[in-house]
Amino acid sequence: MGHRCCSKQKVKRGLWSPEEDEKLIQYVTAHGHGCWSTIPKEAGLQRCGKSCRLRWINYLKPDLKKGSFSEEEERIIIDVHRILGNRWAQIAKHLPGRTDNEVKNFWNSCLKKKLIAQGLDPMTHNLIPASRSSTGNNSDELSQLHCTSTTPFTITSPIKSFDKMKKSIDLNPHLLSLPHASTFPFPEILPPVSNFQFKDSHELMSFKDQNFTDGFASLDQTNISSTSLNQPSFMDDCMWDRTMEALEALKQSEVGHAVGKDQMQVQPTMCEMDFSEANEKGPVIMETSTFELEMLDNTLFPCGEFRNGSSMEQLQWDC
DNA sequence: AAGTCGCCCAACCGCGAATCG
DNA sequence: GCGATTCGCGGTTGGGCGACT
Repeated sequence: MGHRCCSKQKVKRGLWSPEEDEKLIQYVTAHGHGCWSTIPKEAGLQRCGKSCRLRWINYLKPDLKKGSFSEEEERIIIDVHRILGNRWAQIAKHLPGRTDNEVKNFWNSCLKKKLIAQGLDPMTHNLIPASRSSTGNNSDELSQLHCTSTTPFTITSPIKSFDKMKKSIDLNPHLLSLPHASTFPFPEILPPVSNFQFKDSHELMSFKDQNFTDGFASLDQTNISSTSLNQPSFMDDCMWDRTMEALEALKQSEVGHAVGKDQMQVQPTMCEMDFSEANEKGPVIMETSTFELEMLDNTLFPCGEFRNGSSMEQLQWDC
């Protein structure tokens, strides 16, 4: 079965010859790629436009970076994948000279296995329960990640209208192998954690522009777990345009006194935080098993690491 | 040396979105 | 507004190649 776009044509398939490459390079260099569907004919190629486009984008474009991925690139891929999931094209935009196909292949052939070897689910970046772990002998690594439980850290909103949705965020406590913010690919954006808001429709929560790093310096790692990311259009539904002081309340109440990287164990299986002071919308109930402050760091800001309020948009729309 | 296996990656496939007429 | 076409993306496939037996 050929491409629909070229099913009527007789087109060559398979690997490109150097001659074909040369033809395509010469044509695109001279004329640009106005309309891919006409390029094969005009360039004298027995290929479909789609194939030409792919060949150009993935292999012939002059600014492509060749060679293996650096550690920095590796970190960026993991970080952005944690936030965006399998949005290879968007991930690739954070790696100049790399293509989505290249990133995807690198992920599937290399990074995926690396994460699995670390006991992490490559899709969710969550810890794989020991029984499911492919290696089965990484208990040391796991303990280093102080992962005492894989129970998702969940926030459910008490807002009445929001109750109906009963949307919850599964938060990933197991991201400690992830790089510190200083190595994060978007150093300009760290968590705007002071203002976030539960919303009563599609939006899960939002953050508003306000730096929060002074008093909550450990809030430098974040995650969207698969559950949240896999919610239909979660990222699209996440709006970042309203304000609320809930996190400020959080800072000042339960954990605010223990900021930093201190390993504060919070044992209760349910902690209830009243955000009403901030927004008069009632308490936020957090069901959890055991979590740590650092995990909290990872989890409360599920749309990534952002320093200013527009950063979510920045990340998402930079992509 | 020959056969098998597993990995990597270029290319293909199919779908949804965007654009065009 | 609608169907056709084109584009762009993510998932999948399969050929090439090195490692291993």
